[in-house]
Amino acid sequence: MPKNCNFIGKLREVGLRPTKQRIKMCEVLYNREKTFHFTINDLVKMISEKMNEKISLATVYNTVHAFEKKGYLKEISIDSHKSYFDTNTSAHHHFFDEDTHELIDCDESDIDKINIRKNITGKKINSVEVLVRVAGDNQTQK
Amino acid sequence: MPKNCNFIGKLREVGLRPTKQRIKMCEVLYNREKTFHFTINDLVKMISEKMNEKISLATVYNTVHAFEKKGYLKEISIDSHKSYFDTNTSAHHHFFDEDTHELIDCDESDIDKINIRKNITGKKINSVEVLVRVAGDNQTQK
DNA sequence: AATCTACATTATAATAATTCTAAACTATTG
DNA sequence: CAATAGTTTAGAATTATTATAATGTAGATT
Repeated sequence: MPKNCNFIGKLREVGLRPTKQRIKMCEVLYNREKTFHFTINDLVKMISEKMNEKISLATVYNTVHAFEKKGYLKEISIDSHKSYFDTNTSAHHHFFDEDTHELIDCDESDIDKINIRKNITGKKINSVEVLVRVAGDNQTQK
Repeated sequence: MPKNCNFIGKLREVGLRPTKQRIKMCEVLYNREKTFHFTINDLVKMISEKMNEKISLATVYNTVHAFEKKGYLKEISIDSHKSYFDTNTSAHHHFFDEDTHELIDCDESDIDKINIRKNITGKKINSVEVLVRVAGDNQTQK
């Protein structure tokens, strides 16, 4: 996804019709300096705050999933209760702050390359992701 | 959790009352050679098949969470739709077969030790876990 | 530019997973 | 063996997500 605009073209390129809602969502997600993490709920709030028109919850789900399928978003599973999505679709690892429930990207340099010595026979490795759970020094768990 | 029996004592040790249901659940989960993974649904089925008495779904949830809190079970997040639990509570990594949705433990030797070079300030690392997603060579995603 | 068609959006209903509730039950303590 | 604090239970409630079916719209065709 580009740093700035021409979302219409980008959507068309991957075969998604550039509807008003999809363009709006692109603006909210990608017109910013840094990539970020969000839940569907976060996104609904962000859109309804930034925009003056309503957007249906179903549309947000549909569109997020459409974007995910096309590689514009990545889903991250940390918590069985929440689905997080990441606008950073490149392979990278995460810290998860168990106090604040905040998800933080690792820089490339934060974690050495993972060496997988063995694989499941007949299978191809699709991804290797590390999750580092952290918390304040006092209370350990949620 | 022990290889065999005295679940009553073990439950008492951590301050859980050894009720009929909890002892049954221990038997189903820990009277076996190898550790394994399950969802709440799997477990309900297993219990209702192995036992002749009914167990309430709520009890299974309560008991699984009680066991988790006491370190008898570990939750694994892979899929936002399903909660997996693991009777292997030691630190270890996983393969996840995206074709079959099967979760497979990594042996200690399968993955080199992960080296975390940087951490979030003021936080302690609670766990470092790797998830290796694999799939058949043909179709890549679900 | 009007029409057509396939795809999108929408509000709402349906489903699924999990948690809550409050009444009945039971393991432990005294 | 009575008291009580923790447990189980069925079912209701809640939450997240997906399905439905009617309406709307983008893009191609005239």
